[in-house]
Amino acid sequence: MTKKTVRRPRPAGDRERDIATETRILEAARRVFIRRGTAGARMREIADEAGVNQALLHYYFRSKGYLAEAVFQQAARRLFPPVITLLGSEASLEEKVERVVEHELRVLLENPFLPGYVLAELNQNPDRAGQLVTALMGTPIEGFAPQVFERLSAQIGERVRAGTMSPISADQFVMNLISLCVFPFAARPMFCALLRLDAHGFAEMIARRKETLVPFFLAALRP
Amino acid sequence: MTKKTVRRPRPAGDRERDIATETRILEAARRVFIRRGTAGARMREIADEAGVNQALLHYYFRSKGYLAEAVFQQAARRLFPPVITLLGSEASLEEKVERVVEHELRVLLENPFLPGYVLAELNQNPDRAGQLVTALMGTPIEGFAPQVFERLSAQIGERVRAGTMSPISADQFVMNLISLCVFPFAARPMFCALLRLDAHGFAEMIARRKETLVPFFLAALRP
DNA sequence: CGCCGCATTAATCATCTGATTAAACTGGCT
DNA sequence: AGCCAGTTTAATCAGATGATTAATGCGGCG
Repeated sequence: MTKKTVRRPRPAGDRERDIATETRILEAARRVFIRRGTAGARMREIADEAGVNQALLHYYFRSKGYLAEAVFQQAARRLFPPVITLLGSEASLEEKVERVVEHELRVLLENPFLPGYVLAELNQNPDRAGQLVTALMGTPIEGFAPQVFERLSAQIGERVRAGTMSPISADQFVMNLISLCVFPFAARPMFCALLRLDAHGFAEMIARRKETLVPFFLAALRP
Repeated sequence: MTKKTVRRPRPAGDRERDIATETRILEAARRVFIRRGTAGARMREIADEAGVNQALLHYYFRSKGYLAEAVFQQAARRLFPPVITLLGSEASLEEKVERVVEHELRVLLENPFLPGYVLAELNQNPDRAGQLVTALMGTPIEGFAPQVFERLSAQIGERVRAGTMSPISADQFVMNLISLCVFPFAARPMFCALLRLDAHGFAEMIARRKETLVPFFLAALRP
């Protein structure tokens, strides 16, 4: 009745085929979970998409829950840590804005469906957000979030005292920056319908956005 | 085999109790669908939450699909049409910014989970976005979107020629404005974790945002 | 070769889930 | 009272779905 181990018993074989099928399953799972959402995804569809038997999913990943967790963490890892690191770096405010915009739009252009999937999952399991960030960053939120926001506050404060920037809280600064980068992808279907864009047209629009967003944001900060 | 009518056969009775239970079911469905997502919601949970038998859901709303559609359209109706109307109105650009921000933050503060739910559904059925907008606005997208963006373009062009605004496409204008308003709600669990806010703290943060967003946005438009 | 052990599959199970059915209830009307 | 129409319920069904099991494949190693 009680499971021997909470974690799945990792097979001992380390041959190429072994990890090859494991990653093939993971990639198929990623596609299906992103397409249907965790609740809407079916183990059979994942198995078909990976070209393997359904039981193999359970052989490598004990249950649908673990498989979903693996996919979700992998997806979230691509989204959050780089931005948090960039925002907490030694760079100047302007450099941070530039780098975050450049990085986010580039990564999201390669994975346009990531934000919709990750945000949907977080909305259905809001309490997991905290432990997710902890797992991704390797240290609890209290361990790095304060520093990041402290530093941002200090940088903003300098500029404000120098008269080169109008005051804004670090919270709102971050929220505005992330919103402008991520939301177009999260609401991609709506914008595509409203502006009558196909996948290619959307990508082009984002490419233009890459040029206009930094000036827009920096202009908003001027005193 | 073939269903008699595509639409459910609306019961003839128009007594209070009748529509009372119908709306009780709808409200329960709204809560459950928003909490779990359409795929994750269970008819039994909706019935329990409404305090009625499960068969009654099928009596009033033929199937889970129709019930989900009713909830989704009701939710989307609160989000999109007002903004589109505001953006296409006769008001000046500054008034539009003010009114959209004010309206969005007020409505979303009352329904903080709407964006997450609607965006998730749209991401899992991207093709429905177009027909949704059509259904909500009563006329196909081609019937109103061009006018809205034409007018915005014209308004922006005037300001640019007068030297009181730096150039920006109407597309990016709208995208930036909506992103700044809606994204904090769509990513609410993440921001709550990152800034260590509970529901109340989040509401306060949005209240502050109400004051800073309009100046921020208008500053970004200055030449 | 022939055994051993991981990898993979086909078949099946137990449960969940949306939907249906038939019966019971309710209130109005004659 | 007794019927009628709409409403509500208890019980059940059929299919879907996650998970398990027993058997087969297959490559290395002695």
